[in-house]
Amino acid sequence: MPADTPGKPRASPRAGASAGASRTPNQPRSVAEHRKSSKPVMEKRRRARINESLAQLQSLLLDALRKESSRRSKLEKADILELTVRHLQSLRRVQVTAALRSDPAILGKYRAGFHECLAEVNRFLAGCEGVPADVRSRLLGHLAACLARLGPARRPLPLAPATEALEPEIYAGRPPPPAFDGLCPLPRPGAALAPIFLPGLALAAPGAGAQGQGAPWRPWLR
DNA sequence: TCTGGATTCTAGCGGCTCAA
DNA sequence: TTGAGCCGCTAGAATCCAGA
Repeated sequence: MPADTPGKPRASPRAGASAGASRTPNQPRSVAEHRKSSKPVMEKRRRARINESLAQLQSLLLDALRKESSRRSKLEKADILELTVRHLQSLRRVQVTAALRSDPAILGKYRAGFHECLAEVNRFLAGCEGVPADVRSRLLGHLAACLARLGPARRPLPLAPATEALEPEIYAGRPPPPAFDGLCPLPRPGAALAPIFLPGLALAAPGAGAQGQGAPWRPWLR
């Protein structure tokens, strides 16, 4: 039930200004009144759309996961959303695995693109005044560590002069890289931030267009 | 089986943002 | 300026579930 009791309407600065004015029965309703009366309907439709889509999502999920509807009488909305996220993540991994299988060079392209991005960040920071040196160093070190988790390059990549100093850290006995699954290799156990999704990675057609055949794959251009 | 607390869902509302 | 849409708050209804 609404928070308001019928006899005690909540004050509304905008609606109160005009709706409070007296009008004769034949006068058209004021804009504020019309708005006030139509809003609950709009909100109702909106909630209906949400629920309808959630219901469709649930049936699609149960179908995709081969789960009997009767196995669990009702999935909560939060469950539906969680299962959707997991299912999409698993689909993404399957796609990336297939892409890597069909074109093993794609990881190298991604790594080269990441490397170029790192160098560009370094160039940009070098031209930025007011960025503390330790902040710059930490940021570049973090990006370099991310690059390292992708695994070593098959052949040494040419480094921009300013990034050469980072290279020892890149290859300095880092733990094995996580599975390359189209997600930025940033997340650590317990990390609060969600992994950054790299759209279109799995869909990158080998050798297609300017980004094929050895060209570095640049996530930021997609 | 009943009951009471916990959890989840639903709906109305005000306030805010943003595009037209 | 205005209308549409989104979001958070609130409170009642519905459902679940453990314990008596």
